[in-house]
Amino acid sequence: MPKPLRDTVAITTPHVAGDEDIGEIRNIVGFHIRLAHGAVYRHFTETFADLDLTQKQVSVLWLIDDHPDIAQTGLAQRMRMDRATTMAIVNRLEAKSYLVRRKSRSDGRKQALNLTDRGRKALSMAKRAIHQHEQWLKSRFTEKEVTKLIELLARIHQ
Amino acid sequence: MPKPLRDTVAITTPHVAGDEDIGEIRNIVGFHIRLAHGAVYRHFTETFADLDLTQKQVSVLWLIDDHPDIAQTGLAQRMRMDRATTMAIVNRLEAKSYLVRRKSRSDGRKQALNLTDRGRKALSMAKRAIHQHEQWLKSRFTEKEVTKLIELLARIHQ
DNA sequence: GGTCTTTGTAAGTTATACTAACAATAATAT
DNA sequence: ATATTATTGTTAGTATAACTTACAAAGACC
Repeated sequence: MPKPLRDTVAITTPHVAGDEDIGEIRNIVGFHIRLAHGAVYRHFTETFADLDLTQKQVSVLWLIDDHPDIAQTGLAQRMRMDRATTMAIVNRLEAKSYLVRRKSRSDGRKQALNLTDRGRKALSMAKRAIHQHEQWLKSRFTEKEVTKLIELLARIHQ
Repeated sequence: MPKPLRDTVAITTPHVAGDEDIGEIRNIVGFHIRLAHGAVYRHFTETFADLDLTQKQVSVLWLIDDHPDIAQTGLAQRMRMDRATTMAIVNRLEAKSYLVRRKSRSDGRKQALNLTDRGRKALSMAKRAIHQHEQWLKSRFTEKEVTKLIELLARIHQ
């Protein structure tokens, strides 16, 4: 996983006056989504430096906690990932003993995923860090704007 | 670069009823940004399958076109990337003969970046594809909502 | 029973984002 | 003016993640 950025980000990508001048590209919605995603990703990584978990990994832990016995394809659907990518992430979390795979009894092809105690503990710490991260993110918006932003973004990913 | 997704996405990550049930995680802004970014990235890749260019690569071509003689650090600042990542992208575009590096005369440490004719041609085709991609993205919003969305996203990446 | 589909898996490719270390050049301090 | 520090590009190495293709096992369907 990526190591914390901290000072490095500040050094290599300072936000100096004039940065706003990015020409006509500034009217492209996709460009702003990519930049915003990058900023959120970087701050997330900083916040999670000690926990050694990525955004994806936390989301997966969270979803498994919300949906015990979920299969990998279920995860893939909810995360909009393909099976191979899901495998890679589940493998990493299994290697850390945060979850277990058990053959589903209702469908022998499926693996039922569940958190271990370690996984639940990690998720609970992660949720606290997420809250901190969300505060950083939400601090620049009013309550109403947050609701609006979520509504607009949801329309993109359906 | 990633290959086109097309049918694969539809097969492995169908949007079936019930997907909306993602538990309490749905109130996390960061989660929606990541999903929206993923959706945009996938559609972008489909649209650009024939052009063999990624989002980042197009953005870099675009910025160099808007800012002739820009240095790699200048690119890094505007794209919020570090120097090493910028190198990798510039290397790829140079290998395709889309740009040239020339030692800056004002500062011997810097490389002045400029598009070649091939690069300008590729960018011009890319812009047409971007327009198509943006239409897909904007089709779910009113003009006012697009403006609002850009404004909100810009507040995140500053 | 035989065929098709779904699910998990493995192996390989590519893009991206870091880190750390180094050399060349520029800027600054003494 | 010289010595020190900072900036810029560079290379090499690591990790995440998104794909591809191919295959085996299990289920669904005829």
